[in-house]
Amino acid sequence: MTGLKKKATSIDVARLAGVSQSTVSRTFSTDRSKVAPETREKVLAAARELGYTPDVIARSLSTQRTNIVGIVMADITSPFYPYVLELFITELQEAGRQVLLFTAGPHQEVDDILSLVLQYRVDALIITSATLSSEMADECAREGTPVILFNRYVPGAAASAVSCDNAEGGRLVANLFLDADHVRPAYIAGVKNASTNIDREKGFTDRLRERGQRECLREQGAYTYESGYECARRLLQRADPPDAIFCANDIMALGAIDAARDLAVRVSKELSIIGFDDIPAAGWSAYSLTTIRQPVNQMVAATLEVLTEQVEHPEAKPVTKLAPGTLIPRTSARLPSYVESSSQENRAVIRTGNLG
Amino acid sequence: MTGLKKKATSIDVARLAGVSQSTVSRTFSTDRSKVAPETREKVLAAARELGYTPDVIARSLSTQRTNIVGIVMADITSPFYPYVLELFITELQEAGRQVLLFTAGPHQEVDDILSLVLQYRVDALIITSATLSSEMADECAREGTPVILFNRYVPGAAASAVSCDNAEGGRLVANLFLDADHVRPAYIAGVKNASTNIDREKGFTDRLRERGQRECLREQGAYTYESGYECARRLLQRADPPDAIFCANDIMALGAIDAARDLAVRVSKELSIIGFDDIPAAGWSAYSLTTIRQPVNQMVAATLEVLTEQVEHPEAKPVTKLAPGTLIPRTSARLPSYVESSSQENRAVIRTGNLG
DNA sequence: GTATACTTTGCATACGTATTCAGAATGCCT
DNA sequence: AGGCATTCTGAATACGTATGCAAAGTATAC
Repeated sequence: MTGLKKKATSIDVARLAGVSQSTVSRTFSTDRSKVAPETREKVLAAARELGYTPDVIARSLSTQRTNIVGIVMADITSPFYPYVLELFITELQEAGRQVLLFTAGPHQEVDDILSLVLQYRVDALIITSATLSSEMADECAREGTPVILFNRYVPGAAASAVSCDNAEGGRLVANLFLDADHVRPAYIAGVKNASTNIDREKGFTDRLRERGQRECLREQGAYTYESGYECARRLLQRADPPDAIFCANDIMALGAIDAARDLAVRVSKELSIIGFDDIPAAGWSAYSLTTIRQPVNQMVAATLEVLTEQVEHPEAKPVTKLAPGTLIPRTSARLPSYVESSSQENRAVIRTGNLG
Repeated sequence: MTGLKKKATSIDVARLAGVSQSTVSRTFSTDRSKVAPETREKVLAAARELGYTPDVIARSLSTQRTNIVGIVMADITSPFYPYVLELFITELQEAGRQVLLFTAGPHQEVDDILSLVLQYRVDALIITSATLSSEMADECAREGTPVILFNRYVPGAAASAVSCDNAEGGRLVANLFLDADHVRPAYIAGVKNASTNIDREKGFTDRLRERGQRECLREQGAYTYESGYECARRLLQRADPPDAIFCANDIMALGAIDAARDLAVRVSKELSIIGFDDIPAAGWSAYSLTTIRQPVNQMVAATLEVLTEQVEHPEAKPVTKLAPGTLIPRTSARLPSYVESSSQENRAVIRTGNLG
């Protein structure tokens, strides 16, 4: 009820408690070892009376640490990312860090955003679904701001990266298609330069070729429902339509399923569709999409581990981690018989190494 | 390529340019009127050479304005909110403000988060989908931090609010159902205390009663797909199932459609379903959900107007604004014949007034 | 009783910028 | 030439906290 305009400062508290400002500061510091219990009580009482709260801005200026992590996210609305974002925020908040969120619109390169972010002296930077020039990554490294790419990587850059093993996921899908005797596979691609898309496609087509499948249809999508729908429609209206489609993400796969339905192509019987991500809608009864689940929890946890490590040891070398995807068998694809039996919990084990 | 460890400060720039620190500061201030063009050039050149960027933290400490807006969001993953969030971020970023994002988990009340937010001295606070005690709102008001509730309101509190006209939306749906000769309406409710849910239900059932419909079935949902599915299943398995269901939001409506399909109830022929929000999935061909669209763009724009106003004039009284929803007719509901014809652009006109 | 170590506190200063005030320089008018 | 207004710059200080250093006080050991 001390409802006055100005916020109380540590000096006000000091005066009321009859101690020095330093003592007040120490009382609210994390290493509270250096203040006598009784003094501590006096200070806390005074603080309570004045409604005092340490000013984070001033603290940041003094300590050169903001406890703020920047997150740059390009397509928040793509159904996979809200989950990632919520996880990040929840975990970071729990660890006493806050999140400054930036978005890189289609007309706005990440590099432009970056200078903005750096002005805020964030302790670290997480970049998801947006490319970053390696010069900028180096720039961050020079300024001492650790950068962690989430599901992206920039080959030569001085940035850590945590990613799903997209190439392995692609190979897995290729194996599943061939083992279940599909003869005419197709790939609906995501955004062109996205490393997720490149890796998933490469894993998929490489494995197909390794196993003697000479041809693979392809349509260029854009990670959206509409693009998935259109690409699938084009594929299915060919004289020689595919009998299996691997979509670079779930949302395009949902579009593909709807396209098939609208063209009276029976999904699973005549056409197998497999997606990537395992977004909630994949499990809805209208779709029942077979997909490769990204181990979001592990990926986020790994990202935060790397983050903590890099913040505490700014000199440390960049690190990369890969987490394996898991097949979630549903009904949108005909699967080889061995899938049912091998329902062992496919524990995600994070692999550390080089993504290049 | 002046790649050294420490960031350059205004003092470094001043020294190199042969001017005082004040001049450097003024060069980078927004009211740049007070520095001679040639001096300005010298300073900018020096700054460029050193890679200098003003330190936002220090600036904030000095000006007592952070240019940061806090956003508290409880369920980022609920499909409607990522769009809201992206819009907010994009627009705020464009206006030179940054967004500090907080989430209020189920075990964490907004009030707890709030003290955290306030420590960061955000210029303003936007709260979506989370309730806030009126004491806390008053606390913010006292500290001079404007609070704007998005699609929520707290009756007696000192906080502004921008919301969709949820009650009117409910009334609209009631009219549509009755005008198309439905005789057994039902409501699937959202989260219990959410003002969106309360208003939509009240508008809906009040209007039904006004027009002589004495009974309305009801199931308690939770704004999730699963709850929509389960509630619809319970309704449809009754001896006296409804012939029209109004779902408090789209995601539950999608669940309801899938439940109907799984029970071989033909949506639109035997059962009309209307949702609220108009999320992208509502337009997918698997659902084609008739729904009330929230005018997100206008709501966000209105919120930012209020925000700017309140930041510039901290003494101003709290304001509330209401934006009308628009019917998006698709195929999940039998509609009265007048709907087709009246396809005039239903321009959203924001109403200012009292929500209480 | 003195020497030593340890705990607790206060003083002074640093963090990087914005801003007030006063002084210097310039131009204009009579 | 002198008076006055105008434009530009620099010195000094404020913003609120953290922390190194030294001093004061307390406990321990001999």
